[in-house]
Amino acid sequence: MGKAEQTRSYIIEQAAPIFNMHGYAGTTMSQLTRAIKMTKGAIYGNFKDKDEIALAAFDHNFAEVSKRIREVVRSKNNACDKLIAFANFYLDEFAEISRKGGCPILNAAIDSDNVHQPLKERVAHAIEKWIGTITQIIYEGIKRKQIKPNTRPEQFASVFVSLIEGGIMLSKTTGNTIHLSRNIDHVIHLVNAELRM
Amino acid sequence: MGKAEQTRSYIIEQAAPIFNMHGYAGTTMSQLTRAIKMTKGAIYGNFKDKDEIALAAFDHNFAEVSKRIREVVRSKNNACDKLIAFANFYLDEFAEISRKGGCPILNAAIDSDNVHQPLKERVAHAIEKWIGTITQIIYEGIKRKQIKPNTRPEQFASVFVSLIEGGIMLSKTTGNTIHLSRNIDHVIHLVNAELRM
DNA sequence: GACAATACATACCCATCGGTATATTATGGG
DNA sequence: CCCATAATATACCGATGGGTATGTATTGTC
Repeated sequence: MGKAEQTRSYIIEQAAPIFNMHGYAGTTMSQLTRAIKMTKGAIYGNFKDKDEIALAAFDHNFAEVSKRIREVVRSKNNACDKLIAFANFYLDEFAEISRKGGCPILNAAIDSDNVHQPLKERVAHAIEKWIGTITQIIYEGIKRKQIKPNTRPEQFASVFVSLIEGGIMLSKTTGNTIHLSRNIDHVIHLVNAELRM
Repeated sequence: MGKAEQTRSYIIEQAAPIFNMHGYAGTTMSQLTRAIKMTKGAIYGNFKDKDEIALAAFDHNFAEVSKRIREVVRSKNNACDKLIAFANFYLDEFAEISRKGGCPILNAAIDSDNVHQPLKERVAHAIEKWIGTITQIIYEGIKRKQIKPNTRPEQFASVFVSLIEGGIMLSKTTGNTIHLSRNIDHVIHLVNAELRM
């Protein structure tokens, strides 16, 4: 990795939580230079414009959480346990996720809506990938006789993602973890009562 | 209602969807003057600053949706039917809500987080009121023997709200109503299978 | 270790930001 | 119908927005 690429990565890393916390419009180049501890020259030498940084920041945020989730999911063998581990990840990491400004997908989804089409498209992509992961786990589970064959994977996936994102929103805004906690409880209940064979 | 109050209401009405679509930081006074078709003089004659308009706009958005939901809920007698009508309202009105920039609570929650404490507090209040409404309906239902007494109202309320808000987020971002539709299906299933006596 | 080439810093651009002081126009009570 | 007052418009403010032209430092290469 050359010097420029190194700097580019560094800038993205530092910019990512700023964008996640303040949103696209709410993030200024001055905030970025402060966080990055470099001047505009350095930033604009590595990025075309604010848009390019914002998109790269989202990709970074999404890639990071994706990677960690993949690890959690891989650590379990049974499909039901994978789903439960996935859900519990968000509960366990809630404090840490909050510290970085909340779930990047949720934030970018709301932030980009009606405002920033390219970012919105990336978020849509990320959501579809996430939904895809959940359905994939369920299809695998059905094939391996771990999950009841009458389960509707896509149906469950929408509910699963919504409970996590909705729970984060409620808990982050009210300052009370209980909402997310209740939702994860419900997800686990669903997995054990309706999916597990 | 005097002339000033009339204008104040008019400004709030016109500003509300703008703030809901573009967020606090993303909304400029120029956008507002264009939408309102009045000059800054008129706006600053009626409001102290941008903050005051934003807060009033959120209150307006929340009051409007609250009013419509109250009507829908009151139209049913059975507690379970109230919950189902409540959920279906969001599905039926999804297109209209989208047109106005999405759910004000969800938008303001994400928008205000890490950025605008006063607005965040109002959103927290709105959420607690919403959760309170749901739990109230369930407690009433239990008392009237319409809902199973072992139901946990607060637990259900968090799940209920999350499924609606999460569904709106997913459907609005991906441009596919199916996510919200699946979530509402799940809510109805829960009501009929786990709550209804 | 000289020297292109790359990487970063400085200084500045205009547009627009939220906000205000003042001028103008409506409005309604006497 | 006048006139004080309230309501809106106009013209402007300093600060900051994103972005750039150009200067300086740092880097790898021979």
